[in-house]
Amino acid sequence: MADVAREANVSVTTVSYVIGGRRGNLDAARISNDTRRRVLDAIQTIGYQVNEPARVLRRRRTDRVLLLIDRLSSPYDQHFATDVEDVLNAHGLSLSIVVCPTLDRLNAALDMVPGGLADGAIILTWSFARHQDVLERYARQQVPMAILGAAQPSGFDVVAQDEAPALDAAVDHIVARGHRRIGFIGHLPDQSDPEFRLRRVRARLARHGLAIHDAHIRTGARDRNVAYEAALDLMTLPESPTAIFSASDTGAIAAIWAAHATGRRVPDDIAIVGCGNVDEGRITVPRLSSAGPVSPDFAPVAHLLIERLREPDRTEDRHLLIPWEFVPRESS
Amino acid sequence: MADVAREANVSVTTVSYVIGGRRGNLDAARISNDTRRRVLDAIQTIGYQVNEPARVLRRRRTDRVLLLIDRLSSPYDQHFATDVEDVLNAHGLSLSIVVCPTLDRLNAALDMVPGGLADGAIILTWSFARHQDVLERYARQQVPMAILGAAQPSGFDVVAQDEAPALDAAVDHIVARGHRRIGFIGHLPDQSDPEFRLRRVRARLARHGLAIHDAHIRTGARDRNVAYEAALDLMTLPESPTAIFSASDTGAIAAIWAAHATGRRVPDDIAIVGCGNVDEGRITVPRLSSAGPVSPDFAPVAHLLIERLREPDRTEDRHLLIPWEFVPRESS
DNA sequence: ATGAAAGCGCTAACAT
DNA sequence: ATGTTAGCGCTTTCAT
Repeated sequence: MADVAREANVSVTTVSYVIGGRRGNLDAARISNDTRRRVLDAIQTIGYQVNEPARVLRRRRTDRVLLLIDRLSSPYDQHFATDVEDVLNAHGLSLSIVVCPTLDRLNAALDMVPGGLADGAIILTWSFARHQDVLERYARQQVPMAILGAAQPSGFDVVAQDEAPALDAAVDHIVARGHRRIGFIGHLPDQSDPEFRLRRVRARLARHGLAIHDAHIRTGARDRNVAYEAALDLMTLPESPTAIFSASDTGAIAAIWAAHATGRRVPDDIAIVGCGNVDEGRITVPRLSSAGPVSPDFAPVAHLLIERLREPDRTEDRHLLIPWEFVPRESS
Repeated sequence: MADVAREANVSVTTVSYVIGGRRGNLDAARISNDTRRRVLDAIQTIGYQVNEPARVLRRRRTDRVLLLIDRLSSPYDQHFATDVEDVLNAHGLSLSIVVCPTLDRLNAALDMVPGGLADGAIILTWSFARHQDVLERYARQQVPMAILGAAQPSGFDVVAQDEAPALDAAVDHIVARGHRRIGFIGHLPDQSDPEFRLRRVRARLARHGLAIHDAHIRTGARDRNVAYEAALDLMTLPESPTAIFSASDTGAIAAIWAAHATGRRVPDDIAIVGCGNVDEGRITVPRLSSAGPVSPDFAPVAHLLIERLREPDRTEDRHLLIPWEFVPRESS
């Protein structure tokens, strides 16, 4: 900066105001157009680059938000990252994604937020929903966080999905189709919360006087190949289910492949229903019935965090509900 | 830090050495075990957190590496991120992922590397291969970078994939199966390099006296739904191809769905071959023939960057070649 | 409309 | 084995 100042024949203060342009017009106005030009030119010729850490150290603000995600695998990752980033960018913030496959990694990342790694964090909690206590510890340390998932720890702004009605509708639909033996492919044991979807499906089935046999429950819905094996397994059981409910569309599509592989017709021999309403479900044969968000728009999560960054003293949490619907197609 | 020092009755230097533990045993040894304990305790009771930006400002090193990726969508993303992160972590480095859907965003991210955002960058260049000039500009600015992709700009360590032999084998295989009209689903025009795969496939076909009809070329191989439409399109052409080659497994699998949807048998009515050798290709019906990496291990890219960070003055570039193979399965 | 200077929290050279 | 101190590059208050 000193070099630029020398080159442009101004003080470092002036350079700072030109490159920073903080506080809107208040301070921008103090620089004459001529001076600004000279500084900008000097920056060009010198090839000056702002030193971020120094700026952050002084400003005590990073203008950066962390997206903490357990793994990159869901068809939503792309949606989510771009939706959130677009909103953040529009507010002068940038996004860094950190993959945290374990609770340790999540802790490590979160630890550094008050230390100036970022101003706040957005967390996709599928795997961490069981660890609300950990998350709440950070909330108490004033780490601004928004969260998307089943968990609703306090101290957070939470975007939850209103899954229940759609799950119920899916169950009703399957039962109405005459199915009595239902299989379930859920998330891995370390993932997701107390398996909300499984609980809900079971509860709804109970209202029809039905139950899911323990032997008909498998895991790994988020991994195509794992879910495929699980589905094969279920289908070749002696008293095999006539319908499979997967906690993820990815797993459901794998199950369709498994049906094809074993010569079973969908939905006649085996009905299949997924969760998520991903686009891919519209190109399978048959097309996938799925309970999922009405539209995959995750921008609200970013808005929640931005609001929280703007009002650091607010104590009450904001909650948002993304509506779900059940979309019956030909796989059930 | 001053608070910790006061609490522990030591100087800030001592605190610094305890939390930093720099230069291995050289400096770690200077702290007695008793002192270390006291400091650690003080840190606990105070709830002290290192201020990253201050540390980075002073150390002139972030111990962080950026992974720049055009979009999260490939089945490799997960592999890539975890492979790279594991290696980096083992060397005391951490990884931040920044999604750069446009060249502008890539520029913005890269601009901040010399400014202290990160020590170096790893770039997945599928979309940016056409912009070698931009990348080389940063290389000249001493941004340590490793790159995975078709492009081989100078100033970089490059991990390239040895695609050619596998692509050739795939073409030979299709031709041997008697196919003469070949369709191609490539990447979007803004993506990938001068379409290396298309060029190579065409060249190899030429050796068999065959050519790809311009009308049989589509794009969007990385997006399942787009590729699905493209495949449908190709299949319903008057003189439709009897084999479809997709530049991505994702697109090839979408093409299999399209075949199912229109009642075509694979491979009898239409043969389908993809690129990437992703796991998902082993659960489709029929299973997908694919040209791709022998094993999806991306750790070498991280090693390359780490070496470069360790030898900042090295000028010559290192090159690594990930071997590819063609795996014929039942889709062709 | 512009400049001088203090200091953000930390590290590391140097001193003891 | 431990302490003193000079900055790292920037922003911002206060002065002019």
